[in-house]
Amino acid sequence: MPELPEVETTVRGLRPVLEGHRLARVEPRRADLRRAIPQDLRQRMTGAVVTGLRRRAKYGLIDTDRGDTLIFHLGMSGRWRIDPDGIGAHDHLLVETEAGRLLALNDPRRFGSLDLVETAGVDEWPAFRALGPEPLGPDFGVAHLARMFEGRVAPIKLLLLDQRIVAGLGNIYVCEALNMARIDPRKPAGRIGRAKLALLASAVREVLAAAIEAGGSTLRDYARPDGELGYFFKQFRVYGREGEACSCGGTILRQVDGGRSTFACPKCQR
DNA sequence: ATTAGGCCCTGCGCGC
DNA sequence: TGCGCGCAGGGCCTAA
Repeated sequence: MPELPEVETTVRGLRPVLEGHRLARVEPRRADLRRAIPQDLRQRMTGAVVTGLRRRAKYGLIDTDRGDTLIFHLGMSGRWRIDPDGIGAHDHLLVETEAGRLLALNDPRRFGSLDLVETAGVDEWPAFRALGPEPLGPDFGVAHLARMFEGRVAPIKLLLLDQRIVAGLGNIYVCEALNMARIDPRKPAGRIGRAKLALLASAVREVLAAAIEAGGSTLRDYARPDGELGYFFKQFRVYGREGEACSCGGTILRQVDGGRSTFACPKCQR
């Protein structure tokens, strides 16, 4: 379930296991995920000390004292298993610390990725250079949205999913934020007034912060080898709730936009 | 320059 | 019980 809050939760869960620890074993179990896994990953990571973990958009970053940064993306189905009870078919990377903790990057669909780049140049990494601002950072707000949406006729939902405009939103939280701000997902982005955009910017920050909070509260579950990630889904307003009642009393509809499900309330989202 | 659509891959839940 | 179908949190590529 990896959108921004899930990756943030993952990074926070990995931090106590990895930060400050030397890696005794780094072992890819296959040659590729979405794309090839760097062939020198094992050699460059084994013996290194992890100096820190961070997140950028939906990517997790693991910095080492050798000046390298391991960048992981969880795709649709990726997650890290902590001290797993055995190695499974979809555990594609094993990481073991000198302290004896074992991590397994598990990703059945293999839409995720692993890359190793020099820490000093990480901001210039091609996938990062094109990213828009962090939605929880200082550069995101109504002014940014207004600037990016000006003159655009594409549905606002599709633009919010564009990582070049805002980095880290996915299908769930876009649906949630649009419902909170009472905006029709199909409305042309450039025709949405500034007051609505202000509501939207606030909704984006609010829903992400709440989801991180919920994920943080379930780190114990996350850390179990068979654990699932986060339980914010219990708080979804519209996502996955087709036919149920919106908080306004309307009935939530599911429609398909750009090949992906959109959940929205036709009564209050206009 | 945008945007629509297809594709990558596996697993799960549903209806028959 | 078994099988086929649709669907899934993402991102990248092509073609119009």
